[in-house]
Amino acid sequence: MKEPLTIKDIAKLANVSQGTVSKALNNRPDIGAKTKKMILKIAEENGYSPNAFGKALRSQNSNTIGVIFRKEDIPLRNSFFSRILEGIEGELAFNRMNLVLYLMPDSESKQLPEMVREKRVDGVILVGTGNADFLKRLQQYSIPTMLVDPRQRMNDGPKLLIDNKSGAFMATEHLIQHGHRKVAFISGELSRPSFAERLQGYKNALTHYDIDIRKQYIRHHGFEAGYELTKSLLNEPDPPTAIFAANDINAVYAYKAINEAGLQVGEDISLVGFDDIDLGRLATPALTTIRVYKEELGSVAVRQLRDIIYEDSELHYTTIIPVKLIERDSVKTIVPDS
Amino acid sequence: MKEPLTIKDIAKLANVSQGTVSKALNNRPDIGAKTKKMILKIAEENGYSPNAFGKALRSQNSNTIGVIFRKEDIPLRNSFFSRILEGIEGELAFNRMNLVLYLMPDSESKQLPEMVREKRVDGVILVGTGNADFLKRLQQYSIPTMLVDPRQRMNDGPKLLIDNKSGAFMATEHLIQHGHRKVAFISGELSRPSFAERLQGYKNALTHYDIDIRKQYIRHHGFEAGYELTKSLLNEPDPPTAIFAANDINAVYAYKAINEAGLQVGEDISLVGFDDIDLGRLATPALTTIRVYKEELGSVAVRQLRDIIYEDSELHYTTIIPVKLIERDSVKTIVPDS
DNA sequence: CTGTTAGCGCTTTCAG
DNA sequence: CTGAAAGCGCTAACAG
Repeated sequence: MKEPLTIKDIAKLANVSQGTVSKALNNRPDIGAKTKKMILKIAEENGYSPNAFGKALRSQNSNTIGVIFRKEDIPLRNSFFSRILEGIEGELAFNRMNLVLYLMPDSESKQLPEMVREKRVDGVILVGTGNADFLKRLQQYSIPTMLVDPRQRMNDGPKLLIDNKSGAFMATEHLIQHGHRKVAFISGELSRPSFAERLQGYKNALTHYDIDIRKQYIRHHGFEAGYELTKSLLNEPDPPTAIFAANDINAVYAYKAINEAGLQVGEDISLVGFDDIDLGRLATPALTTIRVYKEELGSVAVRQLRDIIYEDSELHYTTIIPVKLIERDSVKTIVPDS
Repeated sequence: MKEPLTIKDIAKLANVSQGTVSKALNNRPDIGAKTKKMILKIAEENGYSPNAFGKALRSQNSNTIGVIFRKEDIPLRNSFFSRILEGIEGELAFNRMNLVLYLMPDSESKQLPEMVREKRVDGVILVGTGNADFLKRLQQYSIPTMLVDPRQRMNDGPKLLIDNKSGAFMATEHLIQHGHRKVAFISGELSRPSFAERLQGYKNALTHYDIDIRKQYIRHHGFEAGYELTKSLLNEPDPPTAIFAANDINAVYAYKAINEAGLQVGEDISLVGFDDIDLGRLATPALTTIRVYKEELGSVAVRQLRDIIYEDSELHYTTIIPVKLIERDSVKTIVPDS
């Protein structure tokens, strides 16, 4: 391997000083057009790329951002998170920035991640995480931080939220408009604010349409407990005719429980999900759901973080990303029997 | 924000020289036990972390590795790839190393990724990729590289392969042992060597059991074309009683086609997949499949790459990771009618 | 407009 | 065993 060229080598080849080369490469105004052209040509011809660390050390920014998920969410097996990551990656690549990925265990939230302490990254995006202490520590360190769908609503700092309430309202309303009065709700743990908000949207819809909220129709537990939750729902004395599952993964587990009970989704029981992950589209019948714009969540996070880092934007927005009802085949119109 | 401390600050606090602090922090032998202890204590108390870029610039390694997928594979929506990434992340985190993620478009394979040219990473792991030119260019640049399930078999350089032939043999054999003689094969594009090898394993099994290979039972197309492929198989004059799908995603699409034809998987038609992604476990009935140890693939890749980078291991292994048959509910025993 | 110089934070000789 | 000094590759301030 030919050792990679440094700015010094280019300077020598171009018969100018190092400083001049730097100016040419960085598009500084104080350099002659001809000199610049000549230098750029030589750099190009020799396949020169500046050393990232030299640059970062001097300029105090790394052109890199850190993306942190909770390890406990097993985010890479959950296409909801993976697709947010996809959006983040795309936007960073577009801006020729680097992405350092870290799946942080909850046990580490007593200290800052190494990439932050070592100053490897210019900012961080936290997805689905947000222990209050941890956030405070980041803020004290004053590293630009962007929260995406955080587990904790109370904090300053810029963040991106999903319009959970409206989405859940739409989902529930959709079922009601198809004649359902006995609509159940299943979700993961309500400690995750997104689920709590979806429950609220569900209740709002029932109330809005003058339907009683029945406690026994509301079940929440693990992230993937949809199977058991649905089974117990079906064993109710007066079982629901429809279920709103506050996340698609749970909805897909509901399919399994429903099928095993000898019933058919979209026929004997209607189902609406939330998130719109591929799993739902693939299911038979395809799942009606509330679409969350996951890639968008990622790319918007990057854009806002960039503003904060490089444009010194001081405003700490809270941005709410809208959702959309996607009608597929898991909802049937019925005539309410009451 | 209190400006982060540098090694200089620690030196001042400890009343020693910078060099001595460095030695203490890096566990060098040529330093007194007491001095070392004292320095470490002071560093600890003040929450000192060395600046990664200063360190990298001087020591010429970044403690970071780059992970590259093909953007065209949409790897983050495919749990097969995502889980390899999960394995890579886990092993890197264990070694306190950093992971830079890059989804490279095929169009970029004419040049080296920026993170490589800029010397941001000590090595790279390429997953599911491997344009020959691109690999050659990496080799010329002599950056340590590890290939995982590459699209190109012919190259030197260390690599990790999946035991596709054995797996496909086992899958097909499993169907044959359950009485099936009319076993079809569906897969994605055969240009991906993994699929070609799985086809080979399928053929080997048929031959081994003295069953004729029927051309019309072998279908391959897009990565997710399982729906159409299965539909056309079912319309054959003499349709198969079983299908071996060379990837689970296609198997799940097959479910959809089979259901729509009014047939039942595991009853009217048996199905075995390959990869073992969550989708298959969730399907009803649960999919019998060949498990690929995806996290393992990732962690082994990191371990071998680390050996090459830091231990100067010169040997370029080709490692073949075994697979395993996972029996679930999509295969039924039948009495062959021939 | 160009060159010189200092220094970002760190490790590593080399004297002492 | 410790300290002084050089230098990794780069940018920026300042002369000229």
